[in-house]
Amino acid sequence: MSANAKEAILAAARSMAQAHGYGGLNFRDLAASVGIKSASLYYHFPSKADLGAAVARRYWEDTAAQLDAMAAETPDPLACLRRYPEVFRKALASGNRMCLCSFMAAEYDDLPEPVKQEVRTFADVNIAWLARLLGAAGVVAESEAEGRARAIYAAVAGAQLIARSRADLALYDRLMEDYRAAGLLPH
Amino acid sequence: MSANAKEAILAAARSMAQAHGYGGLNFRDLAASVGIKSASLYYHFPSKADLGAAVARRYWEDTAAQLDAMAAETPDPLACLRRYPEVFRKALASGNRMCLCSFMAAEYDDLPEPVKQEVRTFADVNIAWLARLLGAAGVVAESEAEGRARAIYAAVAGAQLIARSRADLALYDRLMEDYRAAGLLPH
DNA sequence: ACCTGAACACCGTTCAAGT
DNA sequence: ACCTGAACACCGTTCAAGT
Repeated sequence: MSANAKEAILAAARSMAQAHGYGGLNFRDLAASVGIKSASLYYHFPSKADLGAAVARRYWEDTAAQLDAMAAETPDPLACLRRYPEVFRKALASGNRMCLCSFMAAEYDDLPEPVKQEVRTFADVNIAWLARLLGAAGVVAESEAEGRARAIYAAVAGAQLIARSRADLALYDRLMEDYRAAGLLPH
Repeated sequence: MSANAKEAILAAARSMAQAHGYGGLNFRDLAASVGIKSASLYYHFPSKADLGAAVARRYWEDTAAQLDAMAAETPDPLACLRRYPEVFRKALASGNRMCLCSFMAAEYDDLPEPVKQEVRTFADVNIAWLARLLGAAGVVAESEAEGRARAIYAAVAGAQLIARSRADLALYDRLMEDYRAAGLLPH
């Protein structure tokens, strides 16, 4: 238990933060969900800022691994690009949660600096992956891959946000169709 | 002051909520910013939920008025559509704030029901306005106006969110360019 | 190493009272 | 009509101390 207590805290904190944000993440509920007292959390993480940074870092690491796995599983870059919305869809399908870093982007002003940094890295990871595949698929000119990658990332994050505010997973799917129809996402 | 105390509270609450969200809006700071004590706020608003709903309602009302003014000022529907990003740009330009209802969309799970309703109405107002102009401009087929309007609204909200997480107004402008290049926003 | 009780500060809220 | 100090119950955080 002691070995994976830290892991259990990270997993529970991630799930709570995806639903309530950094500000809404509370130590008493978090501690209860892993079976310890809130004061005990400070043994594993010196502060909420440290916990938040650790959660956000683990989040983009997991996402990067997930994206790489997808690329390995679907070698055709165009087919793989079409699967990108799956990543953001999963959070909505799991209790109307959202991307941790989208939530934190909203809370940006109130985030400790180390947390801000991890949030930025999450965006970098997504955009770099998209740009690489867009280039490989030849969907856009090499010089436009970065811009298109940025656009896709922002638009998908926005779609998740809007769908969450209706608690409507089908709306997310419709938005992805709308993006395809408009030419933003590849067919 | 007593005559417009309620208005002053609404304005201050809106500004604070655009920076910190509904959860981050606190009665003591809010009261201090309008020069009264937190207990006095309850004379004007029976609860935080009521204040939140009033702020969100006023917010979409103001946005609707702003969009209508823009349509009157720029009668050509295509030219007017091109100006839509201005609305979301303004919040970023004003202290890296964001759309109140985008922030509240993230906080959706923790919102009182009356506040949720106003958040939904904000999206409806934006999408209806966009769909009307898209139809008038003939940018897309009548049958696709609603879908395209949804897509533009979600994408612009997403762009604001991402730009906020970099405190980078130029990134917002670049994203609008990216959307235009991809065909989502009209040239 | 790992955890806890108790104290502290801050939250939304209420209320009796002041002008 | 409009505002206030004081108090309430609650909760995140800190600290000294327990095993």
